[in-house]
Amino acid sequence: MALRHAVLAALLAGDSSDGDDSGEYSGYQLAKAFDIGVANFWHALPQQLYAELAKLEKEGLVAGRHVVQETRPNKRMFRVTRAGLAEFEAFAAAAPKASFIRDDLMVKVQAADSVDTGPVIEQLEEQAALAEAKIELFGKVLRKMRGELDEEEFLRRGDRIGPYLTCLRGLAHERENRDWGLRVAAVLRERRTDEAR
Amino acid sequence: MALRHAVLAALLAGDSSDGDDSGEYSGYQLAKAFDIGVANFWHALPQQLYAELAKLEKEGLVAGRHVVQETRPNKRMFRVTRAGLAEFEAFAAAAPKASFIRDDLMVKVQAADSVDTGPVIEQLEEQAALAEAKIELFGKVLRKMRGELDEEEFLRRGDRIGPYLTCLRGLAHERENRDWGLRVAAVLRERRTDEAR
DNA sequence: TCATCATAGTCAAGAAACTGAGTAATCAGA
DNA sequence: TCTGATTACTCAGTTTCTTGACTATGATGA
Repeated sequence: MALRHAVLAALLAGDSSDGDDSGEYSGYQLAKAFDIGVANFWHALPQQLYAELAKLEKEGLVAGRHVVQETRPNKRMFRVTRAGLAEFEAFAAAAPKASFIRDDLMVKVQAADSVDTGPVIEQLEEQAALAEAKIELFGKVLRKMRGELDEEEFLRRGDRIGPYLTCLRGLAHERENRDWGLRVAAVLRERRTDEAR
Repeated sequence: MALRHAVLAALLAGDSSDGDDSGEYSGYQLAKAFDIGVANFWHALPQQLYAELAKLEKEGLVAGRHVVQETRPNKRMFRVTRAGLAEFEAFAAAAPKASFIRDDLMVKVQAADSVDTGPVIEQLEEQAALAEAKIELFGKVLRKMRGELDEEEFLRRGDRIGPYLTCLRGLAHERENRDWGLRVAAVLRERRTDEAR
């Protein structure tokens, strides 16, 4: 029972970029949100989200309302109930579980001394390129979130700083991803050419 | 089937700090290794490791040998077989799965605008302190791994650079952890005092 | 006009991971 | 001498996650 809190957090922090009432998402929108912002600290597939929303609704932690649409399939919009907020408060006050990571590329690098590093080098460089793209994306997202304020000002007086702060972390993480990837690729490359002599 | 590769990587990169033959670990030692080095990119509990070793042995990817001890309970030492290495090579050459993260604290920060930030601030500061301790630890581990060489030299000519490189990443990650944690704690603290006025 | 993308979901099987407990011996310190 | 830590591992039950479908409709672009 941990995904539930990520879902509640996503709903609570729900953006209002569409002009909709904030804090309300359909399952589909939630899946989108998980793809961009929430992915910085939680990974989940759409099917899981739909399932989790159903569970949360049954327990009264979120409330769904049907929205009939003409040009699009109908949908259900979910918001956090008072009980849901209470549940989240309790979670926020409790000791956090240790964060955890799973990273295929690092597994490969760990064994770099025992395997052919050729493909790994390529993957590292691809990863670095992807990270670079994300860095730019995050830059834009952050600029949009803070509007015309500069970062200091925004963090002091802006509203909705939660997603901003987690996005900052995502940005830092991607920078690290890129830098480490390039560094390791360079090191492994040099050792390959040395080896070949 | 993903833990298996982390286990193989750990065995392949197995340290020889005990003077033992390298690339050989007992389940218990493996669990230790997962606690320190491997934890930088893969999280797993001892029970999972024992189970995975059993599976890997049944499939012939690792081979175990009994070691009778007098002062301690007997144990089984595992090493990667040729088939295991082939399996790992295939994994290393295949496209990596997207890395994934789960972080309770970031979930809490995401919803910072909707909940009481008091406990979260404390947790952030605790986390920063823990990160600081890990930073120092990693510093020592790295120094030990590279011996009397400096980093450049070691990465060019040292053997067993795999664990070193992943440890570098762990170090960078912990620094980021610490810096972000302190920054966010400071921001949230200031907003609380402002709010109280 | 045809294909593909985006919206908006649902379902079920199987793999993987987590929880929590238990066993048993030795050693170090109060 | 008793406690707690360390070594070494096992088992069962449950939850969670992943995989790979499948259903619809409207919009977009070639």
